[in-house]
Amino acid sequence: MLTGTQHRSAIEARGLRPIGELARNRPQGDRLRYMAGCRCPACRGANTAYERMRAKARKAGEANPFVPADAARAHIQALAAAGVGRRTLSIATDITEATLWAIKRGERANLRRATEKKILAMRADLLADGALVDAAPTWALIDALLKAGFTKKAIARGLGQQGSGLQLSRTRVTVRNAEKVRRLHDKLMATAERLVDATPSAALLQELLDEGYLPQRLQREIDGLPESMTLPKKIRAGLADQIAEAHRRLTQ
DNA sequence: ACATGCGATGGTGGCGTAAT
DNA sequence: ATTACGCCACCATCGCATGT
Repeated sequence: MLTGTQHRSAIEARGLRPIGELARNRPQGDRLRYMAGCRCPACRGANTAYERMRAKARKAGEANPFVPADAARAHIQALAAAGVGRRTLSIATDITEATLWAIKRGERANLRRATEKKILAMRADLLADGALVDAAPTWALIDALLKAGFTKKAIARGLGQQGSGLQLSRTRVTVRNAEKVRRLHDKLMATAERLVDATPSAALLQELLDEGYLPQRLQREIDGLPESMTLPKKIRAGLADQIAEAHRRLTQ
């Protein structure tokens, strides 16, 4: 164990203000003054009271010891990969950015148990609205919408964008916009307006014709069926559903 | 203009534990 | 039980770059 003098010089070597200087502004009976070397009854009592309080807390299982930072670091890195940055984490956990940064970089070998608990409790779905995430999943959803027959203009309108084109970066998008696209995708793909492959519907239609059902009869059963009885490569989902329903009804 | 991520610096004092 | 102290987590604040 270092002597008091060695302790002081070690602190000064780290560029910190000497304990004596810090204690100078403290009133008599402050633990900091005790730490600076004052052994008057008041300061000695302050230190004893503090130690008693800590011992009691430790006995009650409220100790907050240092634990290895490995788990916290891995969790921060996983969150970062998911787009949760240090600032968002800092706000959500009440841990300063600098601390989170040091843990992530491996500059902290250990951290307090309470701090680790806060970090591990964080989930990737707590992303800030403005955080930037990989745009690939968002564009995959947009491509699916385009494939289903929805125009870029219609998609832009659905997202609340006024311009003629679709204003979204190909590389990174905000969490807010990614979520908007996801909701729009789910909404539009659930509508009867989306286009689907007509092959299964054409097969069902042919089966009905082979059974002897006349085109006029089928047109009465199915709204929007072409008079020619030939379907384009893609048809509205609503029409496909009607064909499937009519087939089920007429063949059971 | 605003929000966010990244990176850095200087400073404070809470904590566990060895010694008594 | 009390005294004493070394360790280092944690804080405050800044600047810069980038995307929306």
